[in-house]
Amino acid sequence: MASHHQGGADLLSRIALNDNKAGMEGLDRDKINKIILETSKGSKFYENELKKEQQVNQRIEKMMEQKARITKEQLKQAQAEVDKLTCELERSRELGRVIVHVDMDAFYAAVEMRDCPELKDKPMAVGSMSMLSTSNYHARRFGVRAAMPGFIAKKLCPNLVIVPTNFDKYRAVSAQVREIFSEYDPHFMPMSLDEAYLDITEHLEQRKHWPETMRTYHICDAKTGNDADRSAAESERDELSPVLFEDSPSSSPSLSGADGKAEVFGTSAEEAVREMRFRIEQKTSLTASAGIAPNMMLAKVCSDKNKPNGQYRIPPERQVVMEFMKDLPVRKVSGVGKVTEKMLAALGIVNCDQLSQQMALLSLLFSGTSWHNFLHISLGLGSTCIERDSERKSMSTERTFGEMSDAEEQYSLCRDLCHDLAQDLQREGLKGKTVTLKLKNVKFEVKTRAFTLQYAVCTEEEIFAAAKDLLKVEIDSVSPQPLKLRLMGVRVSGFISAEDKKPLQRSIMGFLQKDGSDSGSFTQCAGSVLKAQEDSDGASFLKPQSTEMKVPSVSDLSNTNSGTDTTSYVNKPAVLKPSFKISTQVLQFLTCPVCNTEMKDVNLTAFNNHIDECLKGSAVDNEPTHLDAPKEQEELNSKPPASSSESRALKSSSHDPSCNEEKPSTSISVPLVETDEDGDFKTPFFSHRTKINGKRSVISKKKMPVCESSCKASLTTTHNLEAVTEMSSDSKGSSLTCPVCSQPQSTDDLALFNRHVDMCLNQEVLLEFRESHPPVGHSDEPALKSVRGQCKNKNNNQQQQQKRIINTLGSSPLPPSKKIKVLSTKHTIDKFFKSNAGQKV
DNA sequence: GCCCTTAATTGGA
DNA sequence: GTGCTCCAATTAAGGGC
Repeated sequence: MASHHQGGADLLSRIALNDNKAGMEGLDRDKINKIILETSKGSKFYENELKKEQQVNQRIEKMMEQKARITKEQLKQAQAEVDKLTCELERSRELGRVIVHVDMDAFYAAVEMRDCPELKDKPMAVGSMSMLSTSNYHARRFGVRAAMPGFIAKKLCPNLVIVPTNFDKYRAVSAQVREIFSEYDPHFMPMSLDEAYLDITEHLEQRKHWPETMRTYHICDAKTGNDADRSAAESERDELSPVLFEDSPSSSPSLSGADGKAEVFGTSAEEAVREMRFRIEQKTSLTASAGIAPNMMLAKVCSDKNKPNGQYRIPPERQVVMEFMKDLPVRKVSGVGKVTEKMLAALGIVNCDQLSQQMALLSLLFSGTSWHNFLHISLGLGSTCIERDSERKSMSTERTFGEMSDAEEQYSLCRDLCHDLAQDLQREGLKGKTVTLKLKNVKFEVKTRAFTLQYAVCTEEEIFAAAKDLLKVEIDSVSPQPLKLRLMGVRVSGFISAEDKKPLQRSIMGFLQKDGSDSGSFTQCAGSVLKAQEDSDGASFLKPQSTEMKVPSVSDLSNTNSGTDTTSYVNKPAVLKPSFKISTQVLQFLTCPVCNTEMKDVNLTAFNNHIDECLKGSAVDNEPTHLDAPKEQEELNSKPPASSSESRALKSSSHDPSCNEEKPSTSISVPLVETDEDGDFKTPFFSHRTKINGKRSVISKKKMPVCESSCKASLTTTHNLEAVTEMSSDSKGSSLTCPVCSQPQSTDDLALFNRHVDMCLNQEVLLEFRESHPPVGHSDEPALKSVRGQCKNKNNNQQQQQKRIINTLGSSPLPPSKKIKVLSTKHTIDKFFKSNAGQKV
């Protein structure tokens, strides 16, 4: 019944104008929707939206059926539960914090208008013909808003000026604004370039005692700003604000007075926030809106209330909070989107009062987490502690393009994406085990396909090895028809945590960095290795690396993934060995990477012997080796077209991040402190505050299964390699006998030989470990099998192998102790425009 | 059949 | 001519016991 209420328009709720935005009240919706509809109709996008809409309608139907089956008894019981929980929540209601949400008004558009006066009185938007990110208030009167494609906006407003994004500029302005934020709350939480939460409780406490002089701000503040910007901005400000925001109250009333040179702000929360907005306007010539409330949920709603260029406060009184919530449409609450809105509307719920009334029903129709969230909302509860985002859980890149049906082209694009993603991952020093491929066909249908590897990856080759297999399955599944794509994306997730990385890395890094210097020394080491090796015996074993290793072919990688040639990328003795060598020159004393004992004045042989002993004793506790190959996909491993792999190989050689002297330093030393490209998190230290209420449910992560954490005996046979390599060096080029398996190796390549020995050693250690540690489950079986297989398998590809070795070296992360937690922000629009800036679809 | 894990999808910002 | 990135929650499916 309710679902028919809106009649035909109901079918179009996804396409129709979303006027849930400041500056869009009282528009002629029907007229605007008609234009949007006419422009969209018949397109593939439209068809897909219709389909999705119908899916939602089906969900609603199901829900209504379920509702019809609910008995009075059930409802009564549900109500009891709701009441009980309500009581508990009420008891723990926290009103003591003063939370502020600040939001710049039409941010990107405002920046562009500030810098280009001709735009001031025109309807304009920032973005492109395919997508807009912001519009000014002028344009909003036409129904033009963010997240609307430019070509539709043009239909709504033919005179609309579309300005391309200037991301650097927004970032710079954002940095200026954040400087001000940090004065009110050093731990403020940026949500995007134009938005942040602050907890000003402490600030207000101090502010009470401040003399007036500390609360006085002058109107001409040329010192802090950019002088050039300033003069222009100053002269424009008086005109700018009225044009932008016709009837809005000014953040600084005395500003308009010609003689007002300074303004004194009070000590209340309102005054502090007004002061903050005043300073933002002085510094950037842009206005901001703010909400002040006892929690984040309310503050966010409040900042929208008097937008633009206004603020609103909910005082910390339960009664007032409840009063405020009563009439609030649920859609205004962050987290309630158009689907939830529609589902609730079907139950007759539009505002929060109704939400509250129907809570028992909701508890029977929605999941626990969902209705708990509804309950929090209806009670006006939210998080009272500003916490920076936690560690990121995934990283991805995706691209939209014109229809692409050629498989070769698709593989090539996939590789490009992997390349970009690898760079991003390495910039942050991340490695993940799950690779996900995302595809959107020309009908706008989205598919994701994931594959979890046995080891964490971060290089282009490793990611592509998995991604291309996923792609192949999809291509084959529609063959002989081609896949007609309009978007492809690659994501890496399942990052190995600091915990998991710890054991080995701490010891090795500790060993390499005994002098206490930071990661730079490791880089230096790596560089020195190359150099020293060339100097000492210009022949060898590193030399081929610098030339050939850069060009692994796709087929090599496909081997990698098929389980025929996969070994640990992580503990690469062949790499560590030379590093050790150099280290002894650089560092005065040595630390055993296994037991952490410091050893002074020992020669390498003695040191190696020590490690040998140590390793025998404590191999179990060390880092996983992931000897196991990724799941077999034999039949999937056919090669992508040669031409594509070749062309890409060339590209990859020219800027592979891991095979030159400079890049490793990027992945080691840059990542964790102040890298953020978006200008975020310049402040490396954040204090932790406990959440009191309104917190999100956190599902505690399970520890690694037994097989993961224990069966990867440390196959860090680094030390033994010393001997092996030396031997190899002596007999370079001739036929070699493996010191482990005693089999002659018909290769004249030292690196390859080293690799063989490496594997043999790994097998030895594993077998030894297995004998002394009866299996807990059978989970370590595959690993064992795989090692055995590897030892027999001799069709290794030396280029790839060497490449991996270097990759390993290049991407070794910092020891955990040196790490500053990486915290992520999600700049949704920001990221989009950054990556989209250079390309036209 | 339950518990756990992974994969895939969805909704939201 | 309708975007990019990330997260949390939900659902589906498969393996182990």
